[in-house]
Amino acid sequence: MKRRSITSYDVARAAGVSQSAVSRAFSPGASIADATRKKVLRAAQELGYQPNAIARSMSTARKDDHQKSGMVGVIVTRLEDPFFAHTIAHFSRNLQAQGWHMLLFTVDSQAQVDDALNALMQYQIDGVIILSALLSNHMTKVCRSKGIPVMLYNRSAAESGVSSVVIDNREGGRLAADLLREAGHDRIAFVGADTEDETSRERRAGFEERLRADGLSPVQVETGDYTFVSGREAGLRLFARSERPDAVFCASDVMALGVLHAVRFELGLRVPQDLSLIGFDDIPSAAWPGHLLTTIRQPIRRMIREAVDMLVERMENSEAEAKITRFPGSLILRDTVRRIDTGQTKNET
Amino acid sequence: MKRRSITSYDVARAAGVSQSAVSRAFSPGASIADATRKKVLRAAQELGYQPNAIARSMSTARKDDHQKSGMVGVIVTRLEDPFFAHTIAHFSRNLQAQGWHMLLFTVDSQAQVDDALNALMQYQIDGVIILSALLSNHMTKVCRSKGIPVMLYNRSAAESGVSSVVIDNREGGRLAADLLREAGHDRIAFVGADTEDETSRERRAGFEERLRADGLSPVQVETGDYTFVSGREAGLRLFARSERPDAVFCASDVMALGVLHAVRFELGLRVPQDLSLIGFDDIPSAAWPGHLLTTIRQPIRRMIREAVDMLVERMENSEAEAKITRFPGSLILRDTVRRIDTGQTKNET
DNA sequence: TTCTGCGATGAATGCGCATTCAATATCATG
DNA sequence: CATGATATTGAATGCGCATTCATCGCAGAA
Repeated sequence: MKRRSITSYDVARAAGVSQSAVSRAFSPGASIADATRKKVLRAAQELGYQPNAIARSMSTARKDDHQKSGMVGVIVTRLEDPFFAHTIAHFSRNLQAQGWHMLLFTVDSQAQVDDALNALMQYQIDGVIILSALLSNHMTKVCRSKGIPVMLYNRSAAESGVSSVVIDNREGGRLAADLLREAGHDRIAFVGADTEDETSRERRAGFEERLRADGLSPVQVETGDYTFVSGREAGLRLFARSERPDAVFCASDVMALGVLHAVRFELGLRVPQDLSLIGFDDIPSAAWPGHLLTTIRQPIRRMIREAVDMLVERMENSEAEAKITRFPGSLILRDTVRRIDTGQTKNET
Repeated sequence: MKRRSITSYDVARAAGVSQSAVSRAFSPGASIADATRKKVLRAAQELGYQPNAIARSMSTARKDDHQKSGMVGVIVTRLEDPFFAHTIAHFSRNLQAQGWHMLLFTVDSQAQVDDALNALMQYQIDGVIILSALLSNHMTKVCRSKGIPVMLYNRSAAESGVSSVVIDNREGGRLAADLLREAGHDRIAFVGADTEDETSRERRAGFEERLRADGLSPVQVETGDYTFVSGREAGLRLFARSERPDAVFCASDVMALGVLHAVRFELGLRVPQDLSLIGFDDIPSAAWPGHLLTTIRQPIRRMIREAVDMLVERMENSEAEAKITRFPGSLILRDTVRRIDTGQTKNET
């Protein structure tokens, strides 16, 4: 099948102008007479011509330091997680709104991030967003040397050339502990992830910090992997042991829901009467009538808008500085944490 | 900053060979001596050279009908929906496994699909996957004329050049009706989507067909938009009217969970004692201990593998035919549909 | 030894476009 | 009407690579 695609030359011929004119007709701000542009656009319309973005990025290659492909690489782990799906959805819309395209790569582990980035770089991406993962020192250098701005979302990095947008995990942990302490709990458990995981580590750190202020420490610590299933199992383990907690703080809503379903529907415990439960993220299902999970909300819309804006700024202006932006989380009071009767409060500890 | 990137010429110079040799070193199957290839690869390694995929696709432009960019465009609506998130995650992994890259585009409505596809086509994608949306006749033609294979997932289309992978929605609806009838229900409601929506229409069609066989029809029909919130509201409306159903079939699990939470936690009804409920999809949260939603499962892993394989086949071999593949759904019995005591069954109606 | 054939190699070319540079057209001003 | 200034235009060029074409060299055949 001979189906050579329509090029600017075809349009030029049809419109009776030069190829340059066609190119200019499609370049905002180019020096071209209105009449000519119209003529070209009409011809293009008729032929069904669309500029070839690939060729376009080839020819702009010389422009400055590196070519602009108009594509942003996004590397994500655990896309199946509702929290990430939401995040990606927002990233996608925000990038699109500014005319950028998203080249998506899914990885299973931190170890694959470098490979993914390598693959993406072959496509001359103009920037990269990495969700909940870090970049090796080596790749950080490579990106810097190629002038590719990196945006870490949900992870902080102090390296130069690497921006990040994160929630204040430590403060979030503190808020959670605060609430549980106010409600009078003193046998509090924590369900987090692997100690490798920065997010969980920080949330736990803030949490324990606050407990320590009252001379306490978690009565139990369980480890999950941010999935519902792991949360459920953690919940089951928590209450299989003798030292049962009277409150549980989970490093994510998904895990908190796992705990909630386990204790309420499998163990028959009452929440919040038998135990209080607090999560982190405020995913949509936390607000479902049967859950009403008390949690720490991440302002993800704002966070993502900020992340995209920062990245775009750096892609468009290579002088722009990389920086870390930390957002505060906020406590969302729902029904899984025991309420203290006002009046005779504040005399717990 | 002068940071011209490393090109094949740089590597050629370093390795003491011609640029052609470098190109060949990176092209599997090219005619090149082993020693030369090794020499080139070593030099490339040292310089940190990676072939430029963009330039690569430029130069292969002449090869046959159109250039191979190695990218597949994916257009998705409602990425925030857990069902879609899962789907995208699988697509991403499957495509990657075969060496393809995913250029993701999120749209809000059917109307934006054409624009999205146009944008994607500028990137010379080799194929396109459209989730839960259709393609206009115009764009169908455009894709055919450019030789871009189209894969519709979750929508069927008979157009030539357009493949699709779908679940057998009609049969699924029938299965659901079957089960509810066997359980002795006769005041059955349906919660679906807009009549524009093929999926919901088909599920409903199969469902009603089965009811008609028993001389019945839905006592109520509610419309949602596949979100939890819309399901919840539909549930509330269903039971606000006098003709209360004794069973509800929802066109999706997410909506079914909306109904479940509404009736169980807001209206205080018992499921399945006061009403039976059945969903469609079998999303992970349908299996949570507090839900145990009876549903029709879609074999999404298999479906997606098939979709990717079919598309890849068509991208690699332009002779390959487009076709529609329909997968059967299967009934997953959990706890939201009343069980019939065996023995004195079958005498319901 | 000479000839044939094939694997390996490099020079040259073009993919489709944006951009530079030089040439021309148009305009306002004196 | 002349003149410089400005707005348009087209020809030519190169982005980085794969591929074609013409050589070259070498191994095995005669």
